Amino acid sequence: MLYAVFMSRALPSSPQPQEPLEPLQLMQTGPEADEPCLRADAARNRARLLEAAARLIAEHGVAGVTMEAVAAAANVGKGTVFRRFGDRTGLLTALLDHSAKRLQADFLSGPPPLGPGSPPLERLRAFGTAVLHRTAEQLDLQLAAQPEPTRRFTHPAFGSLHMHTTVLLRQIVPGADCELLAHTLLASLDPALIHHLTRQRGMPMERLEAGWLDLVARVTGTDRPR
Amino acid sequence: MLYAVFMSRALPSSPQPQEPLEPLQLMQTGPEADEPCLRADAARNRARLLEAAARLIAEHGVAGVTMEAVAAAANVGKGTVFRRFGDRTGLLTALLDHSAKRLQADFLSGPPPLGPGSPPLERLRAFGTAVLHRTAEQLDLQLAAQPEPTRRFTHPAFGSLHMHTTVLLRQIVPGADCELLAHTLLASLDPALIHHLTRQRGMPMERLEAGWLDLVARVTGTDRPR
DNA sequence: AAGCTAAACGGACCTCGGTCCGGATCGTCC
DNA sequence: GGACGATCCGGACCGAGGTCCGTTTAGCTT
Repeated sequence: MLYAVFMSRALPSSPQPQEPLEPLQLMQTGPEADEPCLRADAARNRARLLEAAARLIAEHGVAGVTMEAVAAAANVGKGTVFRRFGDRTGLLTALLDHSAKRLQADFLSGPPPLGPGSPPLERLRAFGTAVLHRTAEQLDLQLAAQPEPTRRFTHPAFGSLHMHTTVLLRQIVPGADCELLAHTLLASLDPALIHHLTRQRGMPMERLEAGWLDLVARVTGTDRPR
Repeated sequence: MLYAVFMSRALPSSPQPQEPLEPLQLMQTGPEADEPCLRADAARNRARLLEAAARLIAEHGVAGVTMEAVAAAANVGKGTVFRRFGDRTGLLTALLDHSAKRLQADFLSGPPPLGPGSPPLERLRAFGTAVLHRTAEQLDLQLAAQPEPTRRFTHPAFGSLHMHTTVLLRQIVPGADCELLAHTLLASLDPALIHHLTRQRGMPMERLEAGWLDLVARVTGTDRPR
């Protein structure tokens, strides 16, 4: 199978100075508006690269995904890989993009309890378990795709999760510092943490799920679901 | 000034396979038991290296701390740096070691409200603010010293913080999954997060502090301090 | 004091991420 | 269809982390 051979906005963003950012803007979620207008050859190469990367992962694991190897496997110059994806993180992220977009669509406009229609508290509960499972499925890739600490939270995909969590929280505990609380909640779903707990400490996923529900209950001051 | 020219256990640990770990054992906190028995020349070089690294940081910032540069500045071979500290993370961690040990001593046996003598809830509150401030002070170094995601939570220094948090939590909310809750609490003190919130989003430290107190209150189901 | 061994040393070497720029291509406009 | 400019391509190049192994040395033993 080959992952996302389309989508993802991650181009060689400029160095991004360390000035305070304005409040997060909502992510564009439209399935279009992506692939702005790549030249034909560029688009073809992009597809080849993603396919090659996916193949390499399947064969040698994430560690085998070397920028040079990917370039070679796609019959493309190394420079091309960087031009297209910016850096290794960008490439790996692009691989996750399909699933990320799907999750986003699910909680923004999918069926309850994840999507609108359920009360916020239930949506929040469902959100956590959904993220938890998605992360567990793609653990290796998620781990490898994690950017350096300085950029972890500026990543658009993260921004989307944070925004959603904040909005839900505001409906449940209007008086609280929901932006901060959202960070706390999301931190407990961090791929690195999940990796540690499940693979290094041997915790079963059920315990993590229960932990999430418990955490939500405590933080929102509500009862745990039966 | 030059940081810790002694202490720190970080040697070229073997690759550490991905098998589940047994429950965290308590950290040794004795000021001795460190520096197991380094040969004279090794000890001398170690000190030189740490001093050189500290100087480089002062002059060119953390980014200027290149393994080769440190080696050169200390009049030592590059191999020696790696032999002593394992990798860059190890070197940077050694630089933080002094302050880490001090914090640890403070909450293990220092005066209240951090140390024993205060009720657990107050100790937990104080613990968070202490960590928060220490991290904020050494942000750049802390950030650079952060190991790759796979090792973030196996690091002894982290283990110590986690253990302490867990123990306090158990006294406050005996019924809960304190091990998991501790992870959540600690995650909200993560250097990367603090960096993001303060430097990229411009939040004042007071807000983070308030956030910690609020979080502790919610998680433990107690009231916020006046 | 001489000898011996485990430990430490040093720097050549390798890999991999990332950059750069001369040259090839696409797509468009006359 | 020809020509022009923006975009893209490719691979040589660089820097930094990390490894390796032949050589040196501290410190104990006899």
